[in-house]
Amino acid sequence: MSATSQTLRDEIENGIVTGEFPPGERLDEVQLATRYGVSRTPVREALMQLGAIGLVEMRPRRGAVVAEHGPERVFEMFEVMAELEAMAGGLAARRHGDNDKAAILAALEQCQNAAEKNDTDQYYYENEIFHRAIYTASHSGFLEEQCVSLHRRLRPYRRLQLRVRNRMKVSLAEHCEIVDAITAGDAQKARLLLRHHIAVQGDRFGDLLATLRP
Amino acid sequence: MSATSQTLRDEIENGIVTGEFPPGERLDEVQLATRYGVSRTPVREALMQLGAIGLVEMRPRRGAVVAEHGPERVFEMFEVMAELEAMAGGLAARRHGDNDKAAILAALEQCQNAAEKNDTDQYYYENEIFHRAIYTASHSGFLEEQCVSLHRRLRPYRRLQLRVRNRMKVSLAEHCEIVDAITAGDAQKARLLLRHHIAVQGDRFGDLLATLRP
DNA sequence: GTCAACGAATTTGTATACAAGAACATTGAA
DNA sequence: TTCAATGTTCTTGTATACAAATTCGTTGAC
Repeated sequence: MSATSQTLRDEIENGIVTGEFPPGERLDEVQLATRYGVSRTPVREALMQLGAIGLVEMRPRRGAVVAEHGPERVFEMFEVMAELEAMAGGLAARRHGDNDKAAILAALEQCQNAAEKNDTDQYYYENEIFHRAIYTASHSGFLEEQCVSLHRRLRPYRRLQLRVRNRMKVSLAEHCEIVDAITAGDAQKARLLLRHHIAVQGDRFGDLLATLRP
Repeated sequence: MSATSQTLRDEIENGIVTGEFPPGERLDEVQLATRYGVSRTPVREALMQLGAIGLVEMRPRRGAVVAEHGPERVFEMFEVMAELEAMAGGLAARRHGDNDKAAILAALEQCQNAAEKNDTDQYYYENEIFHRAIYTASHSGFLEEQCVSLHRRLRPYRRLQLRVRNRMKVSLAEHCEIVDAITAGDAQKARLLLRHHIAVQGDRFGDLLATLRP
């Protein structure tokens, strides 16, 4: 694995999570190779890695396609994400230090700024930083890795989520409550709030389905 | 990815989780290639995949080594595993059908048989089947995948766990309680029991440390 | 007109060749 | 004796070549 292979992996992964390569799209080896100006070998190695983490589906002798999950599967992924986030929040409530608290509060403030400007893209970006700050505050490196990884994997399915009416305001209000619970050291409350914050339920299930049926 | 590459990936992964390739061991490409009678290309592809899921560490230009985690990291992995198992158990309590229940009871019985024969290896094997039955009963395909994957990853660190005094009997007793909670539909209780069943705590933390310091 | 079968062309999987960087040993000086 | 420098060797990373399989198009029969 050299810089090329690693870079390629990131490039393709980025293309997937940003929607440039939508779910179901075929990833042609020679096409990618010419596009990035390399041979097929590093492209294949990059695809193998993405296949191992579930971002692309490798069909033997039939090429790679961007992983395409059905609604139930995506729902299940959000379920697990909610649980991992809840765990991170609970640990953060008990373990966070001054630096962690400062990072979380700063991220919350940036979320507030974006919400006031009604800038959905900016909020989306700051939201990610906010959640990562909580992962870090959990002081569990492995949990942080798992959360970041799953978060990335869910990005293609969450991109449109925030565009639904009032979602940004509701999300921000929930963020405030979560921060209160964490800084107060209330692990149980932080868990419940985060699980609810992430979980796909009620109306949002319909929203999710809508994003999956283009 | 052909049969060779896929097989190779499984072979090496198996070698890692069975301890044939212990943590920290260098995985030489040509050595593996000659051993399995193939060229370096499929070996590299297999290693890439194992690197992507964290079983081996890929150091650029310096080869691959079996991932070697420090005690804290392993502890964190068990923490996450406990949470995922708890989640699976909770879902299983609410969602299990007749087939699921039968599979869990059958697995429990096999655990009992192994325990009566004092057969640690057999118990280790049946224990895995028991836990997988719970994953399946959660009726969340994604959660099941995550649990199986993390379970495999922890195998090298759990192999010796069951050998400590009385661990098998305690484990079996916990299994019985867990089954009671699941079949009774008591999700909350199943969660608590499973979290405790998996979590590394008290004396077992010392046991874990012991297995990590050879 | 539809479907099946056969053949060409594209594409994947593996091996090999080559280039570049890292590990290692040998030699020399302090 | 120890340490540093340099050259050799070994290993990794990438490209290319070739083999095998799948896909697609064409042709033919019903």
